Amino acid sequence: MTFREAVWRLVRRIPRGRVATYGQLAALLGRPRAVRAVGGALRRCPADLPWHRVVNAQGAISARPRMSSMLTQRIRLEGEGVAFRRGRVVLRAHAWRAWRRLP
DNA sequence: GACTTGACTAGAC
DNA sequence: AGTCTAGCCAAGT
Repeated sequence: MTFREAVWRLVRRIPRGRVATYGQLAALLGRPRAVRAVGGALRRCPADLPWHRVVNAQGAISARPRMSSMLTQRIRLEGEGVAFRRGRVVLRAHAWRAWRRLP
C-alpha cells in the first residue's frame, strides 16, 4: 500500500457536506508533515473519489493548473450544502471531525 | 541514489 | 489581511 493509496482510502470516508484539510489527512495517516505528499496524491486521483472535499488549511480551494477544476470543486461543495464565506469554506461548520469516528 | 516537483503549512513581517 | 520563506515528503526521472 503506497502512501498515495492510503490517502485515497481516507478521502473516500469523508462524508458528504464535510471537508478535510491536507494537513488533517496527513495527520490521520500518521505523517503529519507529509502535507505536500497528500496534495500530490490528490493531483492524480481516481475520478470517483470525493476529492472536492479536501481544501487547504484556510478553507480555500488550493490553486491548480486548471481553473475549471477549482470551479468544479466549489460547485460540488455548494451542492452538498457546504457554505462559503469570502471565498472559503466555513470550516467551523463543515470540518470533518474524524477523530470522533476513527478507532 | 541524487535531484526535481508540487492540489501544503506555520511562522515572520 | 496579504506576501514571503523555509521546511517537508512521496513519487517520478
